[in-house]
Amino acid sequence: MAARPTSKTSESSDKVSVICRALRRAIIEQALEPGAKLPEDSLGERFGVSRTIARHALGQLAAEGLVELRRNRIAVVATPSWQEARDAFDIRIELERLVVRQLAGKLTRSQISELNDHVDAEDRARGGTDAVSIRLATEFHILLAQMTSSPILVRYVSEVAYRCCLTLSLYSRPHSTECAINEHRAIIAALAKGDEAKVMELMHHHLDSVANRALVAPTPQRGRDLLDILAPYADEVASDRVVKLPKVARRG
Amino acid sequence: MAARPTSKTSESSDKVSVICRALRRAIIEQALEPGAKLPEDSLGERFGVSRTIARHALGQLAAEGLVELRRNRIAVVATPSWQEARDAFDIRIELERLVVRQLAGKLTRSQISELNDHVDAEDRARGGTDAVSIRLATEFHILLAQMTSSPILVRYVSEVAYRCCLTLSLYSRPHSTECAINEHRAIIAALAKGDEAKVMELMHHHLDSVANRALVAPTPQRGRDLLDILAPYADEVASDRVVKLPKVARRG
DNA sequence: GGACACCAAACTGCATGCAATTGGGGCGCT
DNA sequence: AGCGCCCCAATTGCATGCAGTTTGGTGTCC
Repeated sequence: MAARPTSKTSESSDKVSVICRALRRAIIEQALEPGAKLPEDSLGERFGVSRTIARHALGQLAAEGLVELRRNRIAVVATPSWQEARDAFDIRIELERLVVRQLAGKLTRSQISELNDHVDAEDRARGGTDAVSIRLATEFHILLAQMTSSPILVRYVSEVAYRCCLTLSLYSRPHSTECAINEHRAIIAALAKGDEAKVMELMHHHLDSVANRALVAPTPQRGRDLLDILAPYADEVASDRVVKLPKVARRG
Repeated sequence: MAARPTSKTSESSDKVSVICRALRRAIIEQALEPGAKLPEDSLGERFGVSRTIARHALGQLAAEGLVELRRNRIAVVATPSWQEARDAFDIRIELERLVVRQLAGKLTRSQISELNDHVDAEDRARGGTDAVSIRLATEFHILLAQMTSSPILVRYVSEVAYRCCLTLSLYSRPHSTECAINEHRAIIAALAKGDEAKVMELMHHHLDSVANRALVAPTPQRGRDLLDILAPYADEVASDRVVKLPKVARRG
C-alpha cells in the first residue's frame, strides 16, 4: 500500500507542466496576487517558450481554478469571492476527513517520521515570511493526501488546498500559524494511534478554525476589486449595455 | 440563493470547450470506450479545427481525468484501475453528501419540480440503451450539485461523476437502473421534507450501492489491458530500458 | 473641463509548418 | 518459422504567423 505505481496522470516534464508548477507556486506564495495579469507573451518570454505553451499552461491552471480566463482578455490570477472561499473550505473539510479516515492506523513508521519532519520544518519556518509558512502548512495536507496513494484524492485535495491558499491571501489577517502547527502534531499523533473518529474530528476542527480565522466575515469591502462587487448589480441591466464605470482610484 | 451570477469559470463557447463537451459526452455514453485512441489530427479534422485546439481540449480532459496523455504517444480514453474507481466513488459519496446537506429544505418549489421532471425523463429512458440511462442518472446528480450554486462543488461533483461513469463502462455488468431511479425519487422527497440526516444517509446508501453493483470485485483480470497489469513490475527495472513485451493477442 | 469618437498598440484565437519521437511493417539472418 | 533490425509513415511537441478583438490614449467638439 505504501507504493502504488506513480500516477499516470502525474505531471511529466512537459514544458507546460513546468510552467504550471512555477505559476502555482508563485500564486500560493503570493508573489502573484489575486487579480494579477498573466499575458501569454510575457509568460512565454519569461519561461523561454512560445505563447502556445504559455497559453496551454494557463488553460490547465484555469481548470484548477487558480487563474481566470476571459475570452479575448488577459488572464488573471483568480479572485474567489468570499462565498467561493467558504465553499472551498467546506469541500476541503470533507475531502481531508476522508484522507485521515483512510490513513488512521495505517501509516508506516517511516511515513510518520516523514510527517514529523515536515512539521519540524514548519516550526523552523515560523520566523520567516507568512507566505512560506502558508505554503508549508498547505504542503503538509498534501503530503497526507499523497500517503493515501490515491491519485484522485491527491489531485482534489491539492487543488482545493491551493484554492484555499489563494483565499488566504485575499481575506486573511496577519494570522498566527502557531496553533495550526500544534494541530498538525495532534493529527499525526491520532493517526499513529489509529483513532479514526478522533483524527477525523481533529482534522475537521483544524480546517474549520483555519477557515474561520481566515474568512473573518463576509466583508464585501475587502473583496479587492470593486468591479466584482458591482457585477451582480450590473447583471440586472443585462439587456442594455452596462454603463461604463468612471475611472476609480486603484489601491496598490 | 437560487441565482448567483453564473460562474466566471463556466465553459464559454470556445472551440476548445465545445470539443471538450462533445468528447466528454461521447466518453460517458461509451461511444468512446476506455482505451480508445484519440489522435489530435483526427479530432481536429472531425471537429473542423486545427490540431492546436484539439490538443488543448485533450489537455483539459486529461486534467479532469477522462483521458490519459502520454508523452509522444496518442492520447487515449482513461482506463481507471479498479482501485481508482473505488477511490472515485468514495470521494463522490462525501461530495454528494455535502451537496444534499446544503440543499436539504432549501429547494424552491420550481427546483423540486425540475428534479422530478428529470427523474421522469430517466423513467421514460428505461427502454432505451444503457448508455443513455447512465448518462441521465449522472446528470441527475450534477443537476443537484448545480442547485447548490457553488461553482466549485459543481465542478468537482461533475468531474468525479463522469469518472465514475467511465468506470461503469469498464467494470459493470448489465446493471438494472430501476432501483436507482426509485432512490432518486426518495432523495428528492427527503430534500423537500428538509430531513438533512435522512437525505445524507439516502445519498450515501444510493451511491454506495451503485458502486457495489458496479465494482463487482477486484478482478484484475478484467482490467482490460495486460500491459497495465504488468506496469508495476516494469517499474522495478526502471533503471534500464524495459523489456519489450511480446506481441499479445488483443481482445477487441 | 468633460464627453465622445477614433486610432494605434497590445493581446488573444487559431491555423499552419517544421523538427523530433514513436511504432509497426518489411527484410534479412539464423 | 522465429527472431532481430532498420526504415518510414504516423503522430506528437513546439514555434511562428495572421486575423480579429480589446485597451487605452489622443484629439475634437461641446
